[in-house]
Amino acid sequence: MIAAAIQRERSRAGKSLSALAAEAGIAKSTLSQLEAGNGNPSVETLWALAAALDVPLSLLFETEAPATKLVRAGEGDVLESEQSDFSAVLLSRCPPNVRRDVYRVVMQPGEVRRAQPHPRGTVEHMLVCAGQMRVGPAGQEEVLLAGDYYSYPGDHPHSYEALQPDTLFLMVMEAP
Amino acid sequence: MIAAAIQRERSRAGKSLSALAAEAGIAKSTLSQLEAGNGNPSVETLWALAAALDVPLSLLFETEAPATKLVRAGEGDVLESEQSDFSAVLLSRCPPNVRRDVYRVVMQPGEVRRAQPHPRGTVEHMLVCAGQMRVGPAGQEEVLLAGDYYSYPGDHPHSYEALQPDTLFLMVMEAP
DNA sequence: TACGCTCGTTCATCAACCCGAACAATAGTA
DNA sequence: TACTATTGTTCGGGTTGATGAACGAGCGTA
Repeated sequence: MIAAAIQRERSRAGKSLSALAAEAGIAKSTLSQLEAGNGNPSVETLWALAAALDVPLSLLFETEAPATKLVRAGEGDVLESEQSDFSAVLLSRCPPNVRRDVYRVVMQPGEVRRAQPHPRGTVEHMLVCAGQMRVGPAGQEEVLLAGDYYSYPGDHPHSYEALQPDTLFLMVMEAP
Repeated sequence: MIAAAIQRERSRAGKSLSALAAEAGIAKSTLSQLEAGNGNPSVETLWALAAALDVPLSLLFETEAPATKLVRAGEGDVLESEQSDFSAVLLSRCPPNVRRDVYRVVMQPGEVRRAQPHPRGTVEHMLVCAGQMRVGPAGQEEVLLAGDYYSYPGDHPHSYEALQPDTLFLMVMEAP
């Protein structure tokens, strides 16, 4: 569990095992064994790693089942409205001080598109307009039909895959 | 630093060193040395401690000089007012989803009243109306005169002591 | 006073973490 | 091909954390 956390943070930082070990001032053999899951590191070692990775120490303990949110078509809290023929569902409140870029994407079935992790704190919002797709962070992919909404952290490895021709979806990339 | 955190949490839990070591399944000698600041514990040891203390592991890394706030009579930001003979000082903004119980207390000099720690997240607000008192978390007691305001975490050991007869104060107990 | 219990500390012994060096694998370059 | 520079792995050995027993101190009771 802690092994996975170290690997995760190291790969996100884009550093090699040797480089990280050097920066942290620990032997690369130590780091190798830690990432292999063998061993029970001391606090000092973890401190050095966290410092070199520039992350809070507590992050190395998080199992981090990343926070995803799935709202199926027709689900979700409907916002009240004065007008009768108007219906809105709040999918995600916008946190302050974030930038949200919107993309309109058409995708064809075929190969699975794997995305490199984006910078820390990035969140992706997917809203399928037409077709069908499979998307999500590694191990938490979901099959979305038209109208479904799915948001997940973009700073983890994730993948897109269209399951029907001309699958159309909206992607909102949220950056801190 | 980590030594202080362990001691802090242990005293909060009201457990003895021996008892905690037994519950955590570690030797009490180990715990003794850790609290003495000697040594560099392994993750496994800390995990056992955190589990026995029933706190998240990350809490054992926080320096946590508990957040206290002292506003002397006449100090503090005065809120603007339309009316001339009106003055208000914002002592503490109310966080959302908390309950604030208000107590009016009269106290006589004499013995020091030591309070058992309240549940985690509790905050106490003291506002002296008349008299003089000494109050605060252990090691951070302050002498308050009439009009002084002092807030501090209530989930740590703390004490009250009146320094003048008929000391009157307002206490707001804030619970999450 | 003597006994029993719990408190927290100190001391040798064992296990383990951490280290450094040597190792195979891969990639880029002359 | 050979040389060089990376990658991450595996292997002894020294340092250190974790252990359990023994210790003195404090408290309540017979």
